[in-house]
Amino acid sequence: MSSIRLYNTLTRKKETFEPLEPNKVKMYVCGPTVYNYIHIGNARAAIVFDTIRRYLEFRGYEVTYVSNFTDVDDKLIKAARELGEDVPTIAERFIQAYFEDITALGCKKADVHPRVTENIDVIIAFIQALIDKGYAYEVDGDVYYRTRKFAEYGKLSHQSIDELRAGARIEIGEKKDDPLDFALWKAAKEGEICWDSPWGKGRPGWHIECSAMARKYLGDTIDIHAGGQDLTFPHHENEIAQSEALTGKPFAKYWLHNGYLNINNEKMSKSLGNFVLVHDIIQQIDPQVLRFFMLSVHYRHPINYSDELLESAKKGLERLKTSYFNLKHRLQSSTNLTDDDEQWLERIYEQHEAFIREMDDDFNTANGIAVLFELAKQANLYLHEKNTSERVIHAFLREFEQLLDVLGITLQEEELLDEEIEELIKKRNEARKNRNFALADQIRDQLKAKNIILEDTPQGTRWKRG
RNA sequence: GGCGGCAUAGCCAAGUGGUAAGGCAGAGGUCUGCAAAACCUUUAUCCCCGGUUCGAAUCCGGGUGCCGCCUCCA
Repeated sequence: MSSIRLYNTLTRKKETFEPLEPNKVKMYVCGPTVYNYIHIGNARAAIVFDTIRRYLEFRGYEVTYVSNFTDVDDKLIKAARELGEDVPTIAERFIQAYFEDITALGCKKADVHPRVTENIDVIIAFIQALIDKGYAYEVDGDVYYRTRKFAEYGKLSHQSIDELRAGARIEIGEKKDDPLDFALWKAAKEGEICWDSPWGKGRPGWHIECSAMARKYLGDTIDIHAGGQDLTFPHHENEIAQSEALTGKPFAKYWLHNGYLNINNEKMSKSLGNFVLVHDIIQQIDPQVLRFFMLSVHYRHPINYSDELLESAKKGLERLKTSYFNLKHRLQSSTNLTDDDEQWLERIYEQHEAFIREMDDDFNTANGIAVLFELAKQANLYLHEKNTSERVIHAFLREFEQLLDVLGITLQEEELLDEEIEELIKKRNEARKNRNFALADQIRDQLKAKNIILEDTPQGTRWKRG
């Protein structure tokens, strides 16, 4: 069996995937700060890493997938103030919305979705241990990480600490020893949500939560740590500094980062007013199409989002769906087996292998999708055959289902037609038999107005919803 | 200033040394009562210049143009 190769940001190389424990994968994906609905950039990360997880499972790994919620931080506090609600209320609302959105996008839930506010004790213990080891210091109720003490700081983003320092600056009100130091614990200001700690009332800084929760749920060293490219620095760099300073062990073996999503070739930003929220967009377009579109580009490359490109993706997905449902229709008129079954089964198996070959290469979903198109082509060719066997049709269907499931796409069964429509189809077929094409076409148009599209085949008339 | 990425047909996009996958769109054809779906055929020498090599979209050097990170951000 071949093995998976994946690009590791840490080494800047494609490496052969070897989990710490045979057949088990510990995977941590940085989750959202729940102060708003997620946007389609967040969606890309969710979809990409869900797909990687699905693929690992498909390849036989037992994956433990952890993804956190940042349910307390500056942005939440700001939102609470603006909305006149408290932080837990807002967080809870957007956590629920998050689940709704990613479920629509075909993402499975993580095995654990830890929240910062439920892990304050673990975080405080982590910080205290860093202070004890001399990697952190307290100033007026804040606690900072002493960056220069961690010799390997910068190894993930491949920057020397001096270069980083040159770009850094100290915000007003911060009391760091060094511009690169970052907050592990922030003292509470008047009226802010807070917890008791050895350093007074306050809340965790952003970076520490992932270190603490990844360790709690997955252990000192995990296999895969993932997130958006923009998290590489400083977030993931800081996580490494915290975790490795504490444990003295590598924090994560493989670091995966997905590329950006642009909208109409522009960066998505509040100031440009081109933020697209998943919650809104899935009212207008099929979330499966959005997912298919996201996977049509390699996950590390930038992707551009526009109505035209989405339309193109929609057509492509429809091609696969059509092929699949046409196979299903043909099932009724197939026999048990035919002479050339083996030959077709072999072709199907070739596509199965091709899919694995492509996906093994750094989760190349673009090529995986290309294999699905080839499968559809083979299926369509098969449907041109005079005689088809149930065995082959089932093999095609199963292959479609299996590979699409890896991509997180499910083909919904069409709802049945009502009696009135069935009657019309029968009536039309009578008319066709009598060569009354005027009536036949009229009925076809009539059904089309009801969004039912008829297609005549040698095996009878099939229908689909438009 | 430091680090990094990208530039492939009308559009999107794979491809990291052996003479350019796939999708969408277009053209022609087959099938069909017509249509639809599908199938077949057809559309590129890979930003520019130079180098390495028997051979490069793929490696090296230079140039041009876009973009990202270095500050909250998937």
